[in-house]
Amino acid sequence: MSGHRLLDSLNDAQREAVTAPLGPVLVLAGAGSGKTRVLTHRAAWLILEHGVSPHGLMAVTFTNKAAAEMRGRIESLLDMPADPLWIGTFHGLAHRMLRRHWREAGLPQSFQIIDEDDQQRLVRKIIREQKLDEQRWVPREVQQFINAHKDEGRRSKKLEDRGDPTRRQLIRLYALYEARCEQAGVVDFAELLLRCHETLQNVPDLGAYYRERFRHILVDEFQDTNGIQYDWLRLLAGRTGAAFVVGDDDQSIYRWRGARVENMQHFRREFGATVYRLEQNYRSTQVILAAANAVISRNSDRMGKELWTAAKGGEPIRVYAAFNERDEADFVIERIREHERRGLPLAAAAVLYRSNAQSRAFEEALMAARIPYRVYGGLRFFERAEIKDALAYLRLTQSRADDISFERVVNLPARGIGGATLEQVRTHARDRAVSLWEAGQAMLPSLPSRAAGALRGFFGLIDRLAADIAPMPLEEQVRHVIQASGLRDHHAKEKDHKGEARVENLDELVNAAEGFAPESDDGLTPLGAFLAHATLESGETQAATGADCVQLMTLHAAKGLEFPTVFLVGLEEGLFPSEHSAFDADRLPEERRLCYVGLTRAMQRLYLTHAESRRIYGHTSYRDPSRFLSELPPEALEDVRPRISVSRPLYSAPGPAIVRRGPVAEASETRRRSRAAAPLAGEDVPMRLGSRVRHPKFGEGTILRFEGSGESRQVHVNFEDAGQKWLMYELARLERIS
DNA sequence: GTGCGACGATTTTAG
DNA sequence: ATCGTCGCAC
Repeated sequence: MSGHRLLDSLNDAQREAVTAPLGPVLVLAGAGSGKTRVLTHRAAWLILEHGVSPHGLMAVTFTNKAAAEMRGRIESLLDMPADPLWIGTFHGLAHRMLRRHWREAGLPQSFQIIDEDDQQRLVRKIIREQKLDEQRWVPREVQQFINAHKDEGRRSKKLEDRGDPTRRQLIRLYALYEARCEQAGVVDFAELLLRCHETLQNVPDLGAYYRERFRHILVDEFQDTNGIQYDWLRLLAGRTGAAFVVGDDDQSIYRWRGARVENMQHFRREFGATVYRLEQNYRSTQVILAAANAVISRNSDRMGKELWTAAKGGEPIRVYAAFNERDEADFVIERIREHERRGLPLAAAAVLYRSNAQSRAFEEALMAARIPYRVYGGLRFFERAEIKDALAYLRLTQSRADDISFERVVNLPARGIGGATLEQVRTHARDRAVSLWEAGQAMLPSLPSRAAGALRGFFGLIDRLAADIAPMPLEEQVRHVIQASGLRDHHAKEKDHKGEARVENLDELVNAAEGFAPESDDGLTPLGAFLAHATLESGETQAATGADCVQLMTLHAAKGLEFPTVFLVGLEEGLFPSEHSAFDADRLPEERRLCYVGLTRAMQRLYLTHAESRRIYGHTSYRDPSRFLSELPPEALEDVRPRISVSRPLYSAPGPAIVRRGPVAEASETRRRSRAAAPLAGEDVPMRLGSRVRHPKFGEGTILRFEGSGESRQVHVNFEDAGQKWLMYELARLERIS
């Protein structure tokens, strides 16, 4: 394909972006506007038209799936393999550099990558060693502290406690954690980027080499970058380098994970980037886009962008007010049947929800209706415990200093190495700053003979495994270790069928090893490459199954996907927007973006549902329709199953009211509430979600949620001073003050 | 060293 | 409701 033929399939805006002069470019690409298309065409354009060598081009994505897809599409545009092109995730590319330059990076050659689960174990272990209270120093929170700082490029030694003892302790734990990783030769996800950045910065030749080599860098989903990713990019591209980044500030939904939307603005300013906008949408009907635009326009601080489509009209968006979550599921089932009758594949229908807990009702209903479905999310293959156990054995054969793997399998299957023995080994290791392996070896003579024997058995096992597998091909190595470690038998002996499933998973690991083709030039052994692959690509790409089934997933998981029919369910205050965000002005915009993401997944038909009552976490709660419903343009909506009985308009004020108005004579306007939504049918409640209230003991606060009914009705209040409390509504003597 | 019952938490999640 | 972790008893 010649350079110009390449442009034939692009619209004007896309073509302008693709052919933009060399230099920093920011493409603001709306949902469904051909973002990936622009990115891949830009890569091909650089190669074909500007004669850029694929060797000098790097493309960065967030997921392995996106990376694989991009490579495929670029290759098909070029009509040849693009092997020298570096395409990968931020983490994958940083990993690649660290493998090549482990010496400069100060890492052992056989450094291992730990996932977040391993990381948490390590943090917990350190907290315990420090004899700290795990209630006060929650491992998860400490872990988040560490990651948040790493994500912003801050080492523990750069942090100051500012006289805050809590902070001082956290910094101390961070430092201990760093030391532990160093000693064990392991690197966590954030460390891959941080370490790579530091290495490129501290070894000038290296930085210069890569800057010279990668004169062109393409970045996808730029709104999801965090601080260290941005810095890494800036270091590689140089401050005015030819970085071509694509993103959509309106689809930034990962702030809680460290993403900084501001990076888009920063990039524009700091790099002096030229901005291109892609606003023509090729996915959804005009009606759906009107709804999406209306919702997102409520956010401020947007970079500004409005989707449009050449197609006119479209089916109205159907809104259904369900009694409860079962009714909601039944409604969806009915519509899926209808969808089937139109001859559409089941896979063209998706149920999107805010939180995973909501999938259950749909799963049950779909199962009862014998409609095949698939739930996305949950544990991925390489994250399963039995798989991680097997990998730990494999890692130990490669690196005896890997304490995390040591701890994981030293007594699995049980071989008589108890907590007391291990505690001694840990203490010894800590005092001398050596690995558990080394400490254990040194202590053999001084341990009780039983314990010493058991431990010696473990050492012997690992050494034997290492020697045995050295000459084997990868899949034999994996097979042998699973077998000879006793892991396979251990699970085979379990009585319930869960054990069977675990054995199957272990066998599947052998298959995975068999089908594993390492990417060439990392200087790793096949096993080393496989282990890195297992952590870095936790197995979601292979998850695709052929069966035609309804798709169930969270809104987050749906980003980047599209479906002819979409059910956006659970549109209730406290659920979506989630109660954690509903009253937080800083977090609400992100919920709204999430809603925007959900709406823009739909191509032809969009259904929105909410339930008046819902059983969740074992108790029933009553919630008002989501404020997002009231932000939709009424003319785009159509109420399903309108009722004659009336209480109040559904889409009224921005604030959800629980006040039940007296029965109104008749529904004069288009939409009227079908049933009384209030949890307290027939009673007058002068309180609503968000109301300011005063309590004789707890002082002033805000109502977050109502639950239950009758005498057992409860109210959740966030008090200024006393914090959040659940109170019995009847007894609480709350006084409304706003 | 293993097994069971109490207890608590439970938005979203790629690498 | 449900799942994972923890402590204690065998």
